[in-house]
Amino acid sequence: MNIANRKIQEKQEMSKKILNGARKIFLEKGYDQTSIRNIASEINYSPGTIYFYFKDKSEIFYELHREGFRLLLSKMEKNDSEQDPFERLKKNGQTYIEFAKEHKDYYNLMFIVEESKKEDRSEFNISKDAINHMKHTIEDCQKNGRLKQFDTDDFTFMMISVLHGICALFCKDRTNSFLNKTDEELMNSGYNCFVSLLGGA
Amino acid sequence: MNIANRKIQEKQEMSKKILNGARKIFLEKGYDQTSIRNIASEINYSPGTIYFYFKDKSEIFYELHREGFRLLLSKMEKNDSEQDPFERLKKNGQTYIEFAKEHKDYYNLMFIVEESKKEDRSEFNISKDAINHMKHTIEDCQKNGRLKQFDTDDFTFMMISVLHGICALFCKDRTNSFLNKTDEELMNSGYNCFVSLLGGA
DNA sequence: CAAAGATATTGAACACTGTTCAAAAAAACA
DNA sequence: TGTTTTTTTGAACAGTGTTCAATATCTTTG
Repeated sequence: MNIANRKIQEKQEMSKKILNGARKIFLEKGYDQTSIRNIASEINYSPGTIYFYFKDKSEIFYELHREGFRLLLSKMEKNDSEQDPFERLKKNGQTYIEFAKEHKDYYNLMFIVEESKKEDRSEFNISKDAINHMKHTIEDCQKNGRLKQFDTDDFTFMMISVLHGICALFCKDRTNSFLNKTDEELMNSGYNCFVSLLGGA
Repeated sequence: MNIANRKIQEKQEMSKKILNGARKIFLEKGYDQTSIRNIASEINYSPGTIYFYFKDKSEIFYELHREGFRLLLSKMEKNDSEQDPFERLKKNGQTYIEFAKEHKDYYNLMFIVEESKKEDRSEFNISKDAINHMKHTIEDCQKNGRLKQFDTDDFTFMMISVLHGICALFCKDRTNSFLNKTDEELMNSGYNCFVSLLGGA
């Protein structure tokens, strides 16, 4: 059935069209300020049409949420070529921070929703992929004789906390108390501070 | 003018009444799910009355936001009696994490809004008070010969990032990837992990 | 005490929101 | 061609924050 195939494709294209319109508004205005009517008029369709392709507003949002994590993961995977696991770990941290700087809007979308609300959405394990990528790098470090005094999960959680903390404070503009430096400098030197703590470990 | 004084007091009491109703709903349901009409009916007044005491919804929210930071700061100040600055720093971190565990709802309220939106609201420097309290403890450590290799601001930012990262991941239920431990354990052992990194510094 | 003034409270109204759904339009099939 | 399926529409519903004329309640004045 050729027509059936085309129909499937058309449906995917329409979904993409909606997602493109939604991405523009979500990233520009954030979750609350994005309305179905805004998205619909952005792509010149009526509001009702959106609901033919997506269950509700949050389903559109979750798609973009996944997109953000995929983008982050793909950036981190570019560091896989680095042979030394400890160097790779450091680079992964840097990449994480660079992602948040480049995609502040995505980052805010990625962390405004509680994970609990997604238990039913298996797709949401995408965030776990990023965490596991980090965890494996840390395991490699430990195989290589570094960070051996730490429990892998504990250290992974702590490392991700540092990175998320740095990025979350930046993305929510909570850096006002540190006026001597630009956000850029603060994030970098803050992370370097952490890295130098790892120096001997 | 006795009556004028009473009027002022009555106005304050009404404000508190509104805040009490608002607190209940905000902490229970979060920002979005809290409506002016909900707050009004909680205290048996009409919606319009709220606007006689508060400019808008966000002004009520900001008051509760401040409340959260005051509560956090007061908890940290209880550690001031600790003489050894490094011990004090460690305790402050623990206190921060305990606050988030005890007041998950407050913590979520305290960090959902971008700081930039509050430039006009001088009251919002309350969050800076908590940061400065941390910074002073770190300065004391440095006077005492510890952490001397670090720039004070950099280290403060990094330390707060760790704490905020741990708490933010917990409060948004992003701990699913670490199933071996309860949230409680994960936060504690994650923080201990960081503290042991500080061991030699 | 009664009238005038200030202060506080109300609830209807406005423009918006997410979502549903009968009706209309378009496309596919026979 | 007509019939059936798929897609699109926009009105409708119940909710939102906010405003504001009208009302009610207090306070001061004559």
